[in-house]
Amino acid sequence: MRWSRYYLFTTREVPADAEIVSHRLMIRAGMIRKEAAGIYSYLPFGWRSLQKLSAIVRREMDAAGAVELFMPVVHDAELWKESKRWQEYGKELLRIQDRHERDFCLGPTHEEVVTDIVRRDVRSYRQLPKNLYQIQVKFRDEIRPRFGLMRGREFIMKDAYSFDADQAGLDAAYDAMAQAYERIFEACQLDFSRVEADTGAIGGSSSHEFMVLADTGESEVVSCRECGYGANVERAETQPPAPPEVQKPAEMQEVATPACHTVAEVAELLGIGRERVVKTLLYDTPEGPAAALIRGDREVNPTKLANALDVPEVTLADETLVRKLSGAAVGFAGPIGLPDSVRLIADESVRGLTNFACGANKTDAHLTGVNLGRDVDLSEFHDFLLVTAGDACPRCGSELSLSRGIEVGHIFKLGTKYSERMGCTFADEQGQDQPMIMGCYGLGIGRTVAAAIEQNHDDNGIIWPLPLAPFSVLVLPLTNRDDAVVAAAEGLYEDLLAKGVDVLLDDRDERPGVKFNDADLVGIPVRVVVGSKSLADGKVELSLRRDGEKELVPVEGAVERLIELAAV
RNA sequence: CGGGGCGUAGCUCAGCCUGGUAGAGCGCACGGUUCGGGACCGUGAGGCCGGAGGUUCAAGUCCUCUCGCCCCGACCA
Repeated sequence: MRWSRYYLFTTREVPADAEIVSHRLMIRAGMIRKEAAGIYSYLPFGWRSLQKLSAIVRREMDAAGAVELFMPVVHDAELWKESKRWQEYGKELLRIQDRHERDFCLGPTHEEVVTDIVRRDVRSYRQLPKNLYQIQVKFRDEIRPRFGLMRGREFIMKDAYSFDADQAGLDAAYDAMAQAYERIFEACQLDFSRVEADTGAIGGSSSHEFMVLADTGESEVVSCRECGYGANVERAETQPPAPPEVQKPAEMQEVATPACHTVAEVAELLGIGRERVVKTLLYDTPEGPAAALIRGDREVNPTKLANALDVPEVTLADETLVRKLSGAAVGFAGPIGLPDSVRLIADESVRGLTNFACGANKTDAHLTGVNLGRDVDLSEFHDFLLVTAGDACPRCGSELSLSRGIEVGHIFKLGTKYSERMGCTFADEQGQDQPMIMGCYGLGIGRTVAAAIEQNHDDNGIIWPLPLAPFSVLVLPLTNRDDAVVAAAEGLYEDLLAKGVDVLLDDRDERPGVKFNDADLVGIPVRVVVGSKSLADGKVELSLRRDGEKELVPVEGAVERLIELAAV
């Protein structure tokens, strides 16, 4: 491609709203253009990169036995009513009507459509398993789109759906997808990690996320260097912290703790460690109020708490509700004397505590010398501890560390949630109808490209991993006024094209400085500079964007050397 | 949805407080000088000051409404 005829316009300045480096660089390198909040055009240079990734994804999906199809963007509401998600999905589902005022929505994900397809075709266990995938536009009306392609409303995703006759089949399909994902992200040369994840609204029994590690990531990841355990912090477990020394039961007493609203203040006033205070957090849930008890030096993980309570979500009670339930100001709630309507649940960290302090459900008062069993009867213990760095790995006990990641893939074992609701069944060996067992496997195409830039850039611009680079080689003649330079550059360009190399020739009539800066910005991995001086010696200058080290080679052998450098 | 901010040239922004002829830099066009890391000089084109209403002799500027965008928070396959 000749730059002069291509559609690639770089900019020096960026809109002030571009916050993170991948967003800035994608705009400056002419890859994307914002059309509305969270909605982008993919300009030719950016689209090439998405196409490179898509090709890798297709290759690995096909190799893993998935079959490509293409489903609609606009979905009939009837399907979504069948799966009950017309009501459940909430405002992220963009609903529209046609001229006859029939309800439709823009597909945020395709379980409904794919299940509808499969239930019409597949009748027998003999026809299973099946795995269908597409690379398609999704629309989710996110509350707050941000960071360019990281969190858009309209975005491109690869989504695959597996259908199996039994759990073993699902397990195999899931493993095959997980391995395909590993190969895809390895092929993209990304530093990533596969972690356990919460299943969230999608439901199902098991789920993993693929995280590209980057400080700008929106997700927090817990990992163990020793045994390889990894999990989204929402899901992460740890071994319960060791309880403090067991003491002889003391008498329970009410003590005045004026204006002590936090555990730290209470602990200091009482002259005890925070681990001897029990924090009582009141939550509102769709099933009624709940009181969550946790050791004073630790924090609650709301996702784990919701799972432990078996409710879709929990919301920390506001001041009014706290007063109503505990009869006291915020900061003085305790497990003793709460109304019966409040469900009591304790984190494992509370087990084994002796002579602890807790709120007295009375403003400016706490109880001390409280003991389980004698003073308060707790029957429900669960793990809803928020893991922090340094906690013990649940598998091997080593120290866990915390890092940030960009969620580029998410795979789920769905089970029969959709097949049951939508009647997607098959006849088993006994001729009995059974719901198919499903899995779904998402991979953000645009987000992965953005993540690659987050991980591969410097102050001057993008440093493309070769497999995702829009072009592999940039031919950069320093001037258009020296016929020898032009001829040599044209020659290299034509030869590389003939060899099937993705090559861009910067034939613009620009000064060298402009060309060099643009070359760094757009980040093409292999560069060959053709200048009058070196050409007088019959040489051209090769370099890699990644390290910038220059190598002078004779013009004659340059093409072979370039092909070598551009080999993925 | 709560809190905060911003809409002026293609882009980045000043001008608004204190109403009185629409500005700068970059980019673009033309001419000249330059030419291995975003050159310089000159000339020029380019604006419904997001939209609607109001106050006023007069509104980019003040008031009301509205639309859009961004940030923080809650939320999230």
